[in-house]
Amino acid sequence: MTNSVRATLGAMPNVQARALSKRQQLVDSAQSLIYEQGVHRTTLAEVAERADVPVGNVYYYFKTKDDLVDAVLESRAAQIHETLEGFGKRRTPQARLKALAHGWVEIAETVAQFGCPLGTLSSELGKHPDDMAAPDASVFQPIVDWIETQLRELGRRDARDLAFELLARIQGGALLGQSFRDPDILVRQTRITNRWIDSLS
Amino acid sequence: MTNSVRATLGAMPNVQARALSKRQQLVDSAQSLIYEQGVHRTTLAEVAERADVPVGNVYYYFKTKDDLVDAVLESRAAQIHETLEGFGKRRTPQARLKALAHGWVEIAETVAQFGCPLGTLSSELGKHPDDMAAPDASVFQPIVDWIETQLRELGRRDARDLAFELLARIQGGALLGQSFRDPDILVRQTRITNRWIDSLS
DNA sequence: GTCTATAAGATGATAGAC
DNA sequence: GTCTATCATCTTATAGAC
Repeated sequence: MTNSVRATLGAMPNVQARALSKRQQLVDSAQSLIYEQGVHRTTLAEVAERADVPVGNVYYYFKTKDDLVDAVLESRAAQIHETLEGFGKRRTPQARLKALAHGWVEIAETVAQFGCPLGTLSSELGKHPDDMAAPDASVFQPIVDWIETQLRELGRRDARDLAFELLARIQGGALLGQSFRDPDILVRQTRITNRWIDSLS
Repeated sequence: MTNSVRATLGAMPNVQARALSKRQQLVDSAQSLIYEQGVHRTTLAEVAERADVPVGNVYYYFKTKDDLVDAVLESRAAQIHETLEGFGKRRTPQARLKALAHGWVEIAETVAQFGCPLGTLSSELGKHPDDMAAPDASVFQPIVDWIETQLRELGRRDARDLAFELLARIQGGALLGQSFRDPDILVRQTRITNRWIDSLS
């Protein structure tokens, strides 16, 4: 990492090497609060407080609350990209797909409390009129594409449908796990899903 | 049905035979608005307007907004009960399970816009602190139980896990259908699910 | 029972000092 | 760049007339 100026997504102040930039602090704070409470129940006052930033100062970094939510979405997209890239180390497509599914099992306890971080966000924003014209901006788009790639490598012609099937199993399991406040539901469904992955030629 | 006084859930004004009671109008209005916008983005002013009732009058029927949301949940529970009972006409367990799955396909277009009426409600309320101590109050509880009953009739020992698997497929398909704004995703996943139902001995 | 008026508080957003 | 003070609006909820 050099000290030279780097291109960053959107307007961003000079990055501090010592600590997270205040902008990033605000995005992180908003991301966790939105996950725990949802977008609309989360106020800018709460976001600012958790980020240790004065309320009015939020508007120096984000023109509106919507802009802050957009920044959270970008942050989630970056995390997804990193995570998927990390699975590349696995040797076989099956191992990579199981690693993906295991990601949710690792956070099963949290999922039982607040739901899937991606699923609940997508569900809430999906009702927003602003979101109505953004079909391929889904947080799941890169994940479905990545699953489809693995399945094609397995020689499956129906890779697209199977990709949706795999993600639907995970998301459905996460939703029911949250609804029943039982992490075991997600764990057991993932076990079933793993057997299903093995059954794919 | 007699004219005698009947026990009803909660305080309820005299039921008018000619038209829906104002209370019911408010519940219906709240239910549709909550489905379209979510609980927290829906204001009492909107609910009152759609129900053609003055804003302040809402508080005659419901002490707080939470009480109105509770009434919506009760209404949903009643709808679920009715719907499941309607499937009883089908001869075989498989036919009954397919009828259940078909229920979502019938509203696939709406699901692509606003998500599953039950799934999105559960997802949003699941983040609510008030809901934290209500594991078996899930809107999905009666549905899972009903599916389990059908599967037991098929002689399946693993009926509980399979019940969650079936509902997870549907809910996952609905969530992805909404996320991608594509009803076809839910339709295709249901097709796969129907074959899966047939494969159950 | 039904409605109007309004209180009380929260929230997104702005102006301007430092 | 950072912070304080504050506005304007929205939203839940109440009081009280009819």
